[in-house]
Amino acid sequence: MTYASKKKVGFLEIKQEVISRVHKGIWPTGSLLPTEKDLAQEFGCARATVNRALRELAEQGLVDRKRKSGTRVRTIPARYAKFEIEIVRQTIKDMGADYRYALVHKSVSPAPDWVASQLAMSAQQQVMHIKCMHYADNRAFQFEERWINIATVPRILEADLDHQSPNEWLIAEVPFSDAEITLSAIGADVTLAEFLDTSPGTPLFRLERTTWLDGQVITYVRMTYRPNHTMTTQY
Amino acid sequence: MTYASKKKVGFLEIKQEVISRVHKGIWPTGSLLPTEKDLAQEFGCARATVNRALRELAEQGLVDRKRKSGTRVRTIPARYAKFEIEIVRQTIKDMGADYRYALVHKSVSPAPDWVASQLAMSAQQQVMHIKCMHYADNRAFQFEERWINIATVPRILEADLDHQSPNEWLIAEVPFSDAEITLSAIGADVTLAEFLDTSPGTPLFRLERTTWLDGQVITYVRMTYRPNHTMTTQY
DNA sequence: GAGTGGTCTAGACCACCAG
DNA sequence: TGGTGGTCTAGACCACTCA
Repeated sequence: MTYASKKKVGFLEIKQEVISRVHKGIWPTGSLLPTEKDLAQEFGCARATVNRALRELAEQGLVDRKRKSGTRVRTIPARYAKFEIEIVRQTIKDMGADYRYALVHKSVSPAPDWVASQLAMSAQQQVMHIKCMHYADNRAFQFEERWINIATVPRILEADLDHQSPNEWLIAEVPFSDAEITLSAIGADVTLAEFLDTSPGTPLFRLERTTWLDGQVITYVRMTYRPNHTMTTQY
Repeated sequence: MTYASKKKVGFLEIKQEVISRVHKGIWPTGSLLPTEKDLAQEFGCARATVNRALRELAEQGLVDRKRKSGTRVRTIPARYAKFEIEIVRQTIKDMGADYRYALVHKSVSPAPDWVASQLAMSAQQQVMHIKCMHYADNRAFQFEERWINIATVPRILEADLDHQSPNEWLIAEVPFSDAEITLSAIGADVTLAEFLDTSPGTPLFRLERTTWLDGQVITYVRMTYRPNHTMTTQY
């Protein structure tokens, strides 16, 4: 049964068919696809329908599109892994465990040089420095150390961080436009070992994040997880 | 100047305006947005234009959309970090370093139980087991250990893996539909320490990936990076 | 200059689901 | 069962870029 004889052809069908033809080698990697107009004719649908299908395939990394040049099968399909940035409370609740938060340290002082550099602020501006713990069923889950640029978030000074984690306060109160995340493996130092109930040198998973609003850094945070923590995603 | 008086309002402008209103609290979290029809009237554009803007904001996690219920601002905006899955050769070249690949071990044998379980295949089916190294400027960069389900990729038996990394061969020859990635921090064992030119116990960043084609596992791979490796992304 | 994708329109019908 | 978003259409004009 040809496409032209079908009642209705949707963009999802077109996506599937394109993927299928690429997989089968009908449209080899690097080759040029027919124009939207031609495909619309073949599939018996409007060009907008083909456009949506191809646009989504381009976002997804299977093809490259350029005006005038046309649509080409990418030599190496771009592949992305999308990790959801969860609130640690949610992560723990999703595990079916009880969540507990504890503020360990809070101070306001001029930024040390390396923090000033990390926050892209001039040295000696005021920053709030926070250390806190997140527990799952009363066992250490994550140690969080954070610096907040007070100039950009002055209201943080009035936040009740004894009972609410800084992350949750910030999410509720401060929108952000950009963020950078870095993942790494580090060895526990004495402090981390103590908080995370392990021994110094133990390999730990760490997530660092810097967030900006309109070019201004809001906060830099380091979250270090208990031993054997993993991050998983499907794509 | 009101929107209705503008010459043309595009979906990007609408996206920006919606984001802005949510940030400003005009549409608080949890609140219901006007219907597409109403917004189209306010912005002086077609409903399809509003639809595209809201659809993309929903994908991006700012709002939830349901038929009949309407469009709602998410209480906690979903945030995702998108990491590009690179070919290690590309990663190294992007660093401006020379890339070198070396095959360390290759064998074909019945799958050990844990591998069979990982590959979701019946025990004792044949698998190819590969160990290889990737170097940047002749210094150890990544140790790769991989198991390939021969039943799903029989042609791997004829691949020249002495000169081409299994990943590059697979990418070129075998499409895949799904993948699962796990990130973790591990301590170097004696073998890893030797290959990655470090000492046992050193914290190392590890990426594991299983890929499927139509429900059949193709391969499971563990890539362990040299000390101090990081993965970074912006969003 | 001309061909391609990018976007928009005005209208239509459909699918889902809360009341 | 009515209101909402989901999708499609047929056409149009625009923007980019290759030759």
